Parts: sequence; structure tokens; C-alpha cells
Amino acid sequence: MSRRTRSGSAAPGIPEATIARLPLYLRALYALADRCIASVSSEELAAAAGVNSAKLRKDLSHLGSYGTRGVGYDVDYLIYQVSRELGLTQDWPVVIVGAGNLGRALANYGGFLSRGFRVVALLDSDCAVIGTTVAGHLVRGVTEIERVVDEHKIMIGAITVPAAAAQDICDRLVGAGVTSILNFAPIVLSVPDGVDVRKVDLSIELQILAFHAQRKSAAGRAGSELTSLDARRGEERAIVAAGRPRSGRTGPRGTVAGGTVAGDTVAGGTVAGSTVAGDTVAAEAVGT
Amino acid sequence: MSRRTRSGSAAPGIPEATIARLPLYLRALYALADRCIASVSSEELAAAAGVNSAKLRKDLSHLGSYGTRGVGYDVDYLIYQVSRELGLTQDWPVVIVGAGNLGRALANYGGFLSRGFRVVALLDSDCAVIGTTVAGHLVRGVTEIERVVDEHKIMIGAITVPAAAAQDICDRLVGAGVTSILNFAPIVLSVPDGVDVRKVDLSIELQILAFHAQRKSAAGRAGSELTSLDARRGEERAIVAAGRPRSGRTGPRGTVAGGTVAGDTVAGGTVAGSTVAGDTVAAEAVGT
DNA sequence: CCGACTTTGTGCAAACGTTCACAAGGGCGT
DNA sequence: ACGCCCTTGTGAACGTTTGCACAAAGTCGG
Repeated sequence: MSRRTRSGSAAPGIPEATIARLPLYLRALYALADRCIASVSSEELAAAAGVNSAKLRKDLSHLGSYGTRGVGYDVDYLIYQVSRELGLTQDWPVVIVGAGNLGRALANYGGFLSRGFRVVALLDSDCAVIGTTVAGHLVRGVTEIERVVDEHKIMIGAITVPAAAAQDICDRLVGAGVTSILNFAPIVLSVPDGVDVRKVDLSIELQILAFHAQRKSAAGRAGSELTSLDARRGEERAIVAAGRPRSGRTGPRGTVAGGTVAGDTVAGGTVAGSTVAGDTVAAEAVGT
Repeated sequence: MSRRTRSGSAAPGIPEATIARLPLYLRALYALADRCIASVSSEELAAAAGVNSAKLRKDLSHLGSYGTRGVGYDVDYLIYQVSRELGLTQDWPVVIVGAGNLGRALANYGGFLSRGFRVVALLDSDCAVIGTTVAGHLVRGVTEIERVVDEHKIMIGAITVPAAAAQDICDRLVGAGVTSILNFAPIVLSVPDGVDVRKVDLSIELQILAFHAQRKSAAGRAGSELTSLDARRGEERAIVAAGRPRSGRTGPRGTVAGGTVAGDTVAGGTVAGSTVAGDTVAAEAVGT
């Protein structure tokens, strides 16, 4: 908790939400600079970054009073100021552990990674991959973590290994002196105080998307079979209030819908459609 | 804005922040189920998910009163409830456009993607890639977007193409009927109302990490050269107050530090270290 | 030099999210 | 059956974030 909110040192008053948006602004600014646009108003920049203009102005005001009233912001100057605030005016050597698809994707992200970041090592544990070249980087064994980190004074590491290996890799990175970790593995890493962990999970965003998509579906067509979904919800609640609590003690494991669900999913990730059917049966069996 | 906050239909009161954490809980729950743990307390589950236990309880309370006082939550049952709330009890066919490193990584994410999601098509514009098989999927041409979306009734699309092509692909996906888009390209997509866009940017997280790392560096060693960074900041502000505003009109483009910065970066992503030097010079030239 | 116009920077209030602390409610031993 | 103990669910306080609306401050035309 304290790990993410304020990482070690006390923040001098620059909100976390603002920090999270600065990269967005920076990207928009670079796009403007590429098109040789020298000056930009908060309205335009906000539109380019996809945020409210008042929010953008307030965010930028935290960095200082760059910008000219009646005119706007000087693109190049603002790029520099935002970069500096983010710490991108210095060189950040990065080690990527895991040369699978994700690791390779990250190593190839050059176009945007290279602004301040430099991949100095790409490691993997798979002997079949070690020795090959990916995105111009020779893949080396994970045994070299400590040496590489120490040699290049690396403070940032990216973990793109399978979930099962992630904590071990994390421990070794931290042990070697890495204090900032970008975790792509779908587990929660535990790290000592003073170490920053940020995570990127491809499936989480997809699941959030599914939630909203479901909403849209349910709202869109109101008279079709999808309405039975809402109806089922009502019954479901009823089960909880009536049938479920009793079964908690009766069986060592839930004999209601839940058991079926886990059986399906643990088995090997069956498409969840069948799960719904399983529950509908349970609902009828218990509810009526 | 309204696009992300509430996507089309009015939310019945379940906070966005909660939705964003549900996948996290779900993952922790699956991990518990794998270890054959039938019941879990909010404290334990919160620890596994890396959040505050009070937050977890409040989040879950939004779904309903699942859970037994004095005991905890039935793992299997909760898995089902959370899955259903997220819309994962139904099958979501997904199309991935862009079979580069990222697209491949996503297609191979099977272990976690498969819980509710199903990659039905992998498209690319590169003739060299079309026809090859990636993660068990035949790569087809982007020209087939419309056909594939229509044929499989696809509502969710992932964009893993380069930034330059992303908006075009997005437009075509939307035109074909896709209403939820997961965007990996580092640009802000513009979509009509009713279409959901979520973005994943590998470099943004890295930049946030850099910000905190910089903080840690500056705080850690107080007497070394890093202190000059803070000193430079002071001077920087001085320039803004004194020298900069005047140059705004004098030259068509900023002749101060900003120009140098952009020249460096636009040229081809030089490591930003040199930029700092450039600015220091400018600071001395103008400030003193 | 002045007055009109434009855009920044910010005080303020409302919305939102988090955390604490505790009452309500259930299991478990006796 | 009863009381102890444990954990959930939630009311209320707190902090953060957002967005409005406007004064301050600059440019531009005459």
C-alpha cells in the first residue's frame, strides 16, 4: 500500500493522478512536435491527450508556471519540463527478464521505450532461447541477473516470465539491487519496503471491457433471452439468502453452483458458457 | 470522458474503481481454488490480492451479501459471483488485429485469456505474416476484418498494430460492429459514442516507475551530484519567470532550452542525458 | 498607448474513493 | 440452548480528484 502510494520519499505535493497522466501529455506533445507545431493551447493538448482541459492545466500547474496566457504552451519547452519531472532526462538502464512473447514485445518497443530508457539486458531461463538475438539484444541466462544489474547499475527491471517463476525472479532482482519493478506476470509480487512495483496485466483490461460490454448488451436488447440474465440474478440472490448459508456447514465444500464452477475452470479453463448452464440448473433445483 | 466513466448505459451504482479490482480478486480466488482452499476470509483474500481488507469487503458488498460472518467467503461461490458480475460467464469472441510481438503475446496469453475469452481471429497487414500460424491461430489479412467480425458476432477487438495504423483499424472495427476495443497502440483513439476503449501502454507504466525511481535517487544520496538536480530546478524556474516569456514572441520557435530538446528527441530518440546538458548551458546563458 | 480578446492558472465545491471503527450476525464449544 | 468469539457488512470521517467558473495576465489591432 504505502509501496505504491508514496514510494519511499515524501512527495512534495504532486498528486499521483497527475503523475499518471504526464506520460500521456508527453506522448501528445511529441506527436505535435513531430508535426512541427511550436505552440499549443491547453484545449488542443487536452483533446490530443483525451482529457479535460481544466484537468490538464491543473496538472501542468503542478510542475510550474510554464505556458503563456493568451497564447498557450511552447511545445518543445513543455516536452522538456514534463520529461524532467518524470525523470526522463536521465538515462535509465533496464533489464528484461523473460524473452517470451511479452519480453520480446517489450524489447521491440524501442520507438517509445528509447526516450529515456535503454534495454541493456534480456534474460531467459530457457536454454533454447539463450544465445539467440532479439531486437538486437543477445539473450543471456537468468543466472546473470546479479552480474548484469550490478555491472550496469540497473534500477529498473521488467518481469515477463510465467507467473510461477515471477516471485523468484523478483526476489533475485531486488537482491541484486533493483528498486523498481514492472511486473507483467499475473501475480501479486511481495517486495520489501522501498521497492516499487507496478503491474501490467493484459487480461485485467480485457475483463473490465467485458463488464462494460455485458452492460451494453443487457441494456441494448431488452426483450430477448438476455433479460433472463437479470432474472437469474434475482433468483441467485434468493439462494444466498435462503439455501446457501445452510450448505456451508453441511458439506465440506459448497454443493451448490460454486462447486460446479470451480470444477470446470480448475480443470482447464473451459469456456464459461457451460458454467452458466450449471448454475441455472442449481438455481432451479434450490430456488423452486 | 463519458466514454470511460459510464459506457452507454447507466451504472446501477457499482463504482468503476471496484470493477477495476474485481479481476484482481478473481485471480487470487482462482489461485486459492487451485490449492483446494474452500473458504477464505477477507483479510486473507485481501492480502493475496494486494489490497486493504476493508476495501475488499466494500467492493464485494457491491455485488451482494455473499460471505458468511464469522467464517469468510466460499471460494468457489465467490469465483462464480465475481465472474458473473464481470460478464465472464458468457463467451466473448475476440479478434486481435496486429500479429506482431504484442499480438502474438496476447494470443499466447491463453492461460488467463481463456477464462471467458476466445481468440477467434488474428489479423495482420504484413503479407509475410499472413498465412503463418501463431498460437494455433492462422493469421489472416486485415481485409477480412468486416467478415470475421460479422461472422463470429465479435464485440471485442484488440489493436496491436503500430500507432500509425491504429486509428484506421479502429474505425474499421467499429464500422464492422465492434463496440469494445483494447488498444495497445500508443495513441488516443477517437471513437463514436457507445464504443468503449481501454488502453494498455507499456511505456506509461515504465515512465511512472522512472518518476518514483528518480524520487528515490534524489532522496537517498543527499550530498552527491544528484543534489545539483534540485539546484537546477530552482534555476529553471527562474528562467521561466525572467527570460522565457520574452522569447515567446521574439522568435517563431523557442530559442531557449526547449528548441535543443526537441531537436534531440525528434531526431531519433537520443538518450535524454544529453538534453540535460543542453539545458544547463541554456540556463547559464540566459539566467546569468 | 489603450482597449478588446484570448488563454492560463487557481479558488472552490461537488463527486469520488479510501480507511477506520464498530454493530450485526453467524458458527462453535460446552 | 447459551454465550463467546470471529468475521462480515457498513456508517461516517477523511483525503483525493475532478470540473466549474473566473480573475490575472498576456497578446494584438488600431
